[in-house]
Amino acid sequence: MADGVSNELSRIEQQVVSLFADGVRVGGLPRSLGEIYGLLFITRNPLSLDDLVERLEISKGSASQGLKFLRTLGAIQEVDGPDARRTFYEADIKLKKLVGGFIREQLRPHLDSGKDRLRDLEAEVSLEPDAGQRAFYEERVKKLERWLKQAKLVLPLIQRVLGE
Amino acid sequence: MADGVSNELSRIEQQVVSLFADGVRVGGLPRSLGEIYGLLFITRNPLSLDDLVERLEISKGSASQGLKFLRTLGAIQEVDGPDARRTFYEADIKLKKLVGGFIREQLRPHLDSGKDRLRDLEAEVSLEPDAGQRAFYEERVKKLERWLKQAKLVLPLIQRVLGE
DNA sequence: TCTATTGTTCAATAAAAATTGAACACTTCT
DNA sequence: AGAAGTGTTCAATTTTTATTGAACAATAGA
Repeated sequence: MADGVSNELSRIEQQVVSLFADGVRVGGLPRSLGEIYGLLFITRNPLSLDDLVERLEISKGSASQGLKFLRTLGAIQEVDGPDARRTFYEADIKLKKLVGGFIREQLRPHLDSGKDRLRDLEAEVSLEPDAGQRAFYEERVKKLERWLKQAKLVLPLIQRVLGE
Repeated sequence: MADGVSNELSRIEQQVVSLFADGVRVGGLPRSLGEIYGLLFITRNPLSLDDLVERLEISKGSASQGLKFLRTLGAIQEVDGPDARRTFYEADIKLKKLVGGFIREQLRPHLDSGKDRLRDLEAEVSLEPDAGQRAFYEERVKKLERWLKQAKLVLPLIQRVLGE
């Protein structure tokens, strides 16, 4: 199996890979991530980094970074494979896991930094000399704080609903 | 008021504009959209396209496209302003409206096209000759269908929770 | 009707993001 | 220790996406 002939994706694999590639883009994630997860999702046996490079025709760098991110999401798992030397992966197909990872790694950090920035904003607002203007600003800041609170309320709810 | 001197953003305005500019990026939306909405959000009186161009230092094209998108989301509203000739806008500050618009315009279309593509995939799977392999594919397709159903279930729930 | 002004569209350009691939570190085998 | 294999990092490059601005359509005023 050492020849370079490229072991192309079947039609089914292509469709699934492309489905996930498009899917991840709604969350602003790079296409290659979706491709990697998609191929793992539709492949019975675990795949190694080199398998992904060869079958998806992506670089080692992309595959490495993609796997790293999917690992931090908890969307894939290391498993034993035919070659003890390499690391093999399979998809974790629990939606809860995927969404949970996305919330934890992508959404929460934004909400947290948003909270800090709102604190700064509040300080700035208190410096506004015009009382009427200041009242307006205070109202808007309060609105933003309420939004943040609602967001933090809704996330656990989503996770609970996806608890299978 | 016909001079070109540029009516710079105050510190508060800057902070809010930048907060929204970063915020919209989690949904994969362009920065300028967030800037426009942010400035409308933190400004007491309605603003026209030219106000946005001047204060945010963006092109007429960007402002026009940004307003168009925000209008389709339902995130802003046309209101009467000082000059009867121009159109003025103010921010709609109901979170439900924003999230609802995002779901309707960005998420739903993806889910709908996903459903179509799953139908195609199912057809392809039925052609797989190897029975064991086919069973695996069928299982995965079923999993995807379940995901889609859960997504459709969760979206109205989110909207309900944000119903103030 | 002719001129002003407002706002849209879209091809060209600029900016941002993703991808590559070569250099490197680490591990394992001989 | 040396050679070969595996995976990571990151600067350079490619690709994608956002933005610009000039041409245009539409409306209103003179």
